[in-house]
Amino acid sequence: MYIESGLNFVKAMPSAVMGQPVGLGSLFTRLPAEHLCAGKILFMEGDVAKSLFEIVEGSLRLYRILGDGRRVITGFLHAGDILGISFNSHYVYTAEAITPVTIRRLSKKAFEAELADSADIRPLVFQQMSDEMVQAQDQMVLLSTKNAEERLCTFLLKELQRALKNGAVQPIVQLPMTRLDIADYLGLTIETVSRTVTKLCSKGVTAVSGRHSVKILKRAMLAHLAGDGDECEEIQRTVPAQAGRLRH
Amino acid sequence: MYIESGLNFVKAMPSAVMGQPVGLGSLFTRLPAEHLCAGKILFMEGDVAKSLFEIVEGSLRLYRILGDGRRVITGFLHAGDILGISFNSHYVYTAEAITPVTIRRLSKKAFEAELADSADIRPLVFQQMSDEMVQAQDQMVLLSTKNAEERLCTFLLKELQRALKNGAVQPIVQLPMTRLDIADYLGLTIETVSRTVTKLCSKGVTAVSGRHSVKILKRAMLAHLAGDGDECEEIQRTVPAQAGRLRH
DNA sequence: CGCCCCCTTGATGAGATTCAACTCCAGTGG
DNA sequence: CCACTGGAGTTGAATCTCATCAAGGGGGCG
Repeated sequence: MYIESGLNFVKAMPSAVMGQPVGLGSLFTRLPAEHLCAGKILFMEGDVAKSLFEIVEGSLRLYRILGDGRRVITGFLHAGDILGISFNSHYVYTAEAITPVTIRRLSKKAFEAELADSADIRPLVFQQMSDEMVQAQDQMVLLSTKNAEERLCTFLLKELQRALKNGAVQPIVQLPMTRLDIADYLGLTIETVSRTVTKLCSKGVTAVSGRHSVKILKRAMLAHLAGDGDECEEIQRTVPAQAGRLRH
Repeated sequence: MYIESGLNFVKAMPSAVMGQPVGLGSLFTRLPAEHLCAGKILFMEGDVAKSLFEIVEGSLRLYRILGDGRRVITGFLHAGDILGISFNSHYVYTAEAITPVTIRRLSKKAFEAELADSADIRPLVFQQMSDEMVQAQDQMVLLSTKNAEERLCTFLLKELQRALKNGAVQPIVQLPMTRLDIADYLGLTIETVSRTVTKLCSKGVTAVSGRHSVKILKRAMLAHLAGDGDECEEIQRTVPAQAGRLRH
């Protein structure tokens, strides 16, 4: 039941039906906006962590580069998300603009002062971090057990849920990132992503229009192919122990 | 550079050379010990999260069960680790004893009261959560890019570092969990784990004695096979952008 | 218009899973 | 004391999914 998409963030306005943000986004309201061009790096893995950011507009990818040059994308961020909450001295991943991006920047010092002073925001921060952890575990489940089709369907479904939550009426998903980004996020190759998209379209589950837009034609089918089943609950509560086995 | 092993915990005594715990473990010092037999479940995914736990003795596995019965182990916990810090109302994974386990239990209510009252422990909690997040991302990297040998070597190396940190003099790793546990943790099958262990032994990198003990004969070789390279840094700082591609 | 990058599609191969048989060991009970 | 049993682990052979290598399409932007 975790319908947020991407890692390392929560919505800035968890319950703001309209108007003022009521969540962590409130920390940023008075701050000036900054702009980044597509492809620009906001911060790099290893940099001293001096700031937190609210994404006002646009999308970013978060990734780590391995010694041999492989890249792992740990999440995508979109408008309303908050980025950089951490109590490590250095960033552990790189944040890079996918599209032109508008952000607001809050110094870590100011954030920590706020955290010490204002008891109100602490629960929000804890909640944010807990949510990120749940996201991370969902991604671990995806990476350790799901096949290519399940991975892509899970991804599309999550993006669809985000779109609908943000007020979309059409079941259309915008994918600002490239196929390579998706591949590096899902632990696949670009070719496999491409083939799997093609397969979903030929099954009538989805239809692409242009490179960065996918229409979901059969949502129930997509959810089924995503493989989460009921994700536990009833069945498991009656048969707790053994488990394990059963293919990967 | 993250030498802790397992997810969802930090050492209870990060800098306690001897004697009193100085970290989050201090929250538990006055609490009575409880015991669990091997195989007993401490709490289940979906249960209302009422408590936090300190592991005094023994080992646990944390896992989620998927709709189709597949199991994903998200981490192992050992003596000194702390478990259950979350701000979700329900546990998102199951915790089960691998060996006989001794724990101390702190009610979530008491914990949150402490958190509100005592400014001293808040940084420790934030740090714990940040560390867990780093662990989770390391695991994502492992699952999305590493092959069977790299996964197993990474796992053994981490366990070795934990053993040495805890005062072990011999380079011997105790593995209380079964091969199936390891497989479900590394996203492999039990057969692949078994074959890979055999291969490492025949290479002279390791030697097994019994089912639950592995001696590391060539640590440098093990680290090399773990595949983390230098895990970024120098090279990456000079060639930031493009990346991607380069096998999985 | 033409170039470049992104994406798609095809052919092939490697690594992991699957299925199956067998070994080893611990615990049980005769 | 030893045979029996069942769970855990190992090993082998066949299969399959996805990565890799290679070539070709197509859209956007100069």
